[in-house]
Amino acid sequence: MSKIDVPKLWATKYRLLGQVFADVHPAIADLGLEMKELLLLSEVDEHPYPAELADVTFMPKPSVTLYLKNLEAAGHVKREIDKADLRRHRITLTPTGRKVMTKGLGLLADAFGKRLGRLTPAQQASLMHMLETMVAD
Amino acid sequence: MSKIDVPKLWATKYRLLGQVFADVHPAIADLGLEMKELLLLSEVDEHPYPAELADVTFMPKPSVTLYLKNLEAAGHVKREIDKADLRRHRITLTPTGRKVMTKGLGLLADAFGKRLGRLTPAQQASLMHMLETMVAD
DNA sequence: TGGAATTACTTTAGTCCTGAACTAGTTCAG
DNA sequence: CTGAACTAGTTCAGGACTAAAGTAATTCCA
Repeated sequence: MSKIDVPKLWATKYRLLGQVFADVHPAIADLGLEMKELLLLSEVDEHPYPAELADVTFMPKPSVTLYLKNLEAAGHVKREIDKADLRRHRITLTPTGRKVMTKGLGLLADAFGKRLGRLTPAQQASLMHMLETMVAD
Repeated sequence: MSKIDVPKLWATKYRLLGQVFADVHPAIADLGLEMKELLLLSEVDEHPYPAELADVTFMPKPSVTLYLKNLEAAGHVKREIDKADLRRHRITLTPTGRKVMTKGLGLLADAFGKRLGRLTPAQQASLMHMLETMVAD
């Protein structure tokens, strides 16, 4: 059984991400969103604090500050002081923010799904499972 | 049969890439390389022209120009006029460039392999196959 | 209790990256 | 054989991004 070529696997993964990114970028831009802003929006429900968002998205905190500022100005998120810890800002999606996020994720799903659709449903499930195994921690 | 959550699959993929990146970045920096420079080095054998490199790595051409300039200054690549088409620059790895690339890819393989190792060899092969299916074209 | 250490987030300042315009060389139609 | 259209690669100005320093609130412990 042949040993797998790890750098090649890596490069393939990287490339796939790049392809989908290139496919979807213009449509996202039409929504008035940067890809990174969409990424943030999509994580706000689960991680409603800037520091957590920076952590989970691998962005530096200053970038999160900047993008949240834009998102807030665009009316996509609301920011309030956390009752439990007055240092923290609790971020929540506004209704329009949620709408835009849904639309954006839909576009992403279309672009990615186009490629994902080349796999059988069983393969898709298996892929998801493998990625979750690898990403854990 | 449950429909798969495409945005979540995407996010997981994105996250995995980010994790490995974060793991390996310091060691690559110790080699005196940027991640993107390593990416270029790894593609030079197969795509020895700047335009192709830009295409295959999804970098803008000016960035390729810049990184190649650095790599050349560091003695990792050599640049010469292509005999067949005098507009083109043919890029080749120098011996030290090849050594650095091998080392860098090894580091990447270690970091990625650490997570990949959580899968069985059969799963790894299957993952590679699925990614290749999706990335085709 | 109070000030040293820690945590959350922002500001600033400077680096890095890239879109747009450009130069060099090639191809090809007339 | 020439000039219009094309392709390869570079330059440069300006904007995007982030490292470092700063501010504000909290926690810890002597």
